[in-house]
Amino acid sequence: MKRSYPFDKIEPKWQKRWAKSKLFEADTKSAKNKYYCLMMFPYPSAALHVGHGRNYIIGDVIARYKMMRGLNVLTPMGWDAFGLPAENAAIKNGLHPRTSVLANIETMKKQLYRWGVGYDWPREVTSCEPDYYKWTQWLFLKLYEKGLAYKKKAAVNWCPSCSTVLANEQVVGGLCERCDAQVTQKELEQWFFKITDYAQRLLDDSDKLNDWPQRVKIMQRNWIGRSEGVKIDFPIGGSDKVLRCFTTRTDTVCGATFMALAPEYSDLEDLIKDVKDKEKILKAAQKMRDISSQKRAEIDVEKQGIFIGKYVINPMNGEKVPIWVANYVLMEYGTGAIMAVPAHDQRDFEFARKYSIPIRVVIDDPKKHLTSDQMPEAYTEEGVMINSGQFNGMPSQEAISRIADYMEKKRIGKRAVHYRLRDWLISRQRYWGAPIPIIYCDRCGTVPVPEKKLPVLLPKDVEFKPRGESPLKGSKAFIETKCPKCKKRATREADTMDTFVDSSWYYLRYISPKEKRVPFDKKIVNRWLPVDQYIGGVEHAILHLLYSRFITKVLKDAGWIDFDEPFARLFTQGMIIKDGAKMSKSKGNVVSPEKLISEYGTDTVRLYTLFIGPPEKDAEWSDRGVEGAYRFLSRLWRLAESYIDKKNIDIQAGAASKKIDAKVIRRRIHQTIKKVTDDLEKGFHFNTAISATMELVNDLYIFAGSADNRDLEPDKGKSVIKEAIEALLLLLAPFVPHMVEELWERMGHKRSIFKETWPNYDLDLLQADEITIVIQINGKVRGKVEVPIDISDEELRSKALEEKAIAKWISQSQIRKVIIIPKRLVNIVV
RNA sequence: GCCAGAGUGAUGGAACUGGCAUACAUGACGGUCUCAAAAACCGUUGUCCGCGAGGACGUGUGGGUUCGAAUCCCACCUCUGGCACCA
Repeated sequence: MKRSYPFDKIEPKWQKRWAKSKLFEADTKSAKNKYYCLMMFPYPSAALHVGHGRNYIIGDVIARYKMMRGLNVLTPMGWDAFGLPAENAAIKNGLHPRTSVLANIETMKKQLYRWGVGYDWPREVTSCEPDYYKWTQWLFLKLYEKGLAYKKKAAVNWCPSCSTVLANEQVVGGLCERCDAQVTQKELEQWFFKITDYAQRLLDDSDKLNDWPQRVKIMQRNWIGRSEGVKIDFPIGGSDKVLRCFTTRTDTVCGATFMALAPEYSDLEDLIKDVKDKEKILKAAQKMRDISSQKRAEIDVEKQGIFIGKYVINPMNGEKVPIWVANYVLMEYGTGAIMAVPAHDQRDFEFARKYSIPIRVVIDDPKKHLTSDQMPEAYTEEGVMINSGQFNGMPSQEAISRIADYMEKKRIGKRAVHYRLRDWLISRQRYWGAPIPIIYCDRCGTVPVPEKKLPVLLPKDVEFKPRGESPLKGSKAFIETKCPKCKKRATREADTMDTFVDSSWYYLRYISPKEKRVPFDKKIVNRWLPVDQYIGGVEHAILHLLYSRFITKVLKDAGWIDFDEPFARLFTQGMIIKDGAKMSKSKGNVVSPEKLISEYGTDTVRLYTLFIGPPEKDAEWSDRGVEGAYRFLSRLWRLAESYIDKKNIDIQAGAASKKIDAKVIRRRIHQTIKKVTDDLEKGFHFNTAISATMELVNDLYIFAGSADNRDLEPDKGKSVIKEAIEALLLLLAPFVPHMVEELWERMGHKRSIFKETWPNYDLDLLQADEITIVIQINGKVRGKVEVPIDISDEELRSKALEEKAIAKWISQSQIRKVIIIPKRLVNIVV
């Protein structure tokens, strides 16, 4: 393809200049007009493709735009460098993870530079370097001090392929988030962060995040999964023990015809110690556990259970209710025991039908009386209470709280709230992560590493291939240490931390990345945070964003920061799709930016990426579209060049079939400024902003070809051409910064266009003297009429009725009504 | 199953608060320039009927509200994402 403008010379020139002039280096001493623009820091796993580029380009557009609006912009960048992908890649290539990570960082940095995206590089942070992970370990110690980091033995998610445990959030549909292997359960002693203590606050504060996408907030709320209900104690017959259950459906309590325990129920053995069939029951429960752990992810697993020979008394009606073990009851939620109401819960219904347990209706369908033996399925809607003693006749919705009141009064039960959210499992049996700063001493027990002794360095010479055990156990020099308390021999914790711990606080480190004594400068952090604009992929809607919110709240409570939400505004961009699939190396549909950049230039690739569609939506990449972007930039270049050389627009333009004069151009300039500004202020509507500038360029081409293409009075400084070109350059500056800088300089300006202020529009110039009014008959467009802007409704009405095209429609019928919408249309109803 | 979001030309997409549906771009077709091609520039391009003027239809489907609906309401279909035996 023939090059029509020298982007290959221009782009490196300006990239060098921006670096030299430190355009993107913020001064954080003053937080006046601060604007913290943050992109989720990337994983340095491989070279970036155009899909990744979208994220950085969007961020760069915002940063440059805000700069031109006179804000003090901070845009740092760093690397989320610990973690499995780096380690797995390293194992495959036989390289140490650090070597491969640092090499990837170099490649990616070069790519970012070539894209012309600007960052405050002196603030760069790399999470796998000791000067960073020292503070990740510090963060662990703070949580430990507050009792928010604890160790417990529990059934945890185990990925056999990665040979490590996973957090609940990292198990997707029963599969490992990273490698798609089937996750199994394993009993292990592991470190957890007590995120459940913050469940309510995380939920409540999500309401305050007005500038977050609704769907991200909804996803977080669902994940936290709050439900309100009542804890009920059912006395166990023939003992002084009770069986505690949690239910949200207190209205159905009189319909409980059996109780169900999870197969893992901890007190099961104790409960049935005097039962004859004890062994048989325990065996059956064990069998259910084995099957359920693997099949739990599958839908419609056959209900299974066994009666344990014991009964409880329903405190509401004194009835004797049998206790069963059932495979569908979860140990992790509620108390691991439920009251089962087959008439009004589909799972209980299926179970009761299978084992011929009675079904009793306690909520009747107001539309059709229910009979338990004729029900095809459970009735889960609202209705009228029956078979419930004093509550009969009450709407079930009302009974929920009335029965709860009654239970609290009679001390049968107590209101309680449960969450789906589990504590955050942070131990990993892998090499490439920050070591957990804990020492085990035979005499002193679990001892945290003193802050002064941080960082606990990750040893370099370790066989890091996973074997199901922490690789650090293989390093004697690391494991064997002295107890900080008694100074006797002790051993170190060999697990490393989940990388989501690293990324849960990095936005704070950017503020003072070189700080040696503290993780961040409190004063400056409090002035610069929360982040004004956070940009990243929606795949982090739960994991990273929830963890970061949690850590922020912990640090606030510990007095380290003054704010309790880290990110004021969040933008989640869509993916770039190629051939119907997400770009990935394994699918072989990756579009590499390098080739496109050498062929068309960075500005073209940027412009196309932004023009492809609304940035929050997924978009299909098309190489053809790139050419369109290039064509537009070439048109703009020729336009500006002709003005610079000849002080006119002397370009190849067609015959004057359409006419535009200087006055109209003037109006279009100001309309374009308004449109682009509104698009950027209201949201990230880059695609429509760009199309507005395209329209202005098209108009200038028409103007050039018009018979009356005289400029205003250039000699008196009233050149409309100059005004148009300069407005276009300013408006396009955030999108195509290199070309625009070059033309701005050639137009005779001395300083960078990013030091200029964003253009303002003149309200008086926006409106034309004459406007087109649409004339409708019965809501269908039948004609148009040109009228002065300030025409009265009366005049407009008669003008519309006189219109030739309209006459034939109204001559035969009677006019019933004329609706006039000023400045828009006239609708004649006949 | 539950909770979100989306469905508009051949394609990506536009349409502010209900007021000219399809801006902008891509593709296609025709033309100018050229020995030729590329580039550039100009024109046409929702579907159907009609030589034409013009008309009918048209924003997933069916209904409704309204002078007027892509936009609001009801029902349904399809796709995408999240959650899923959560008591």
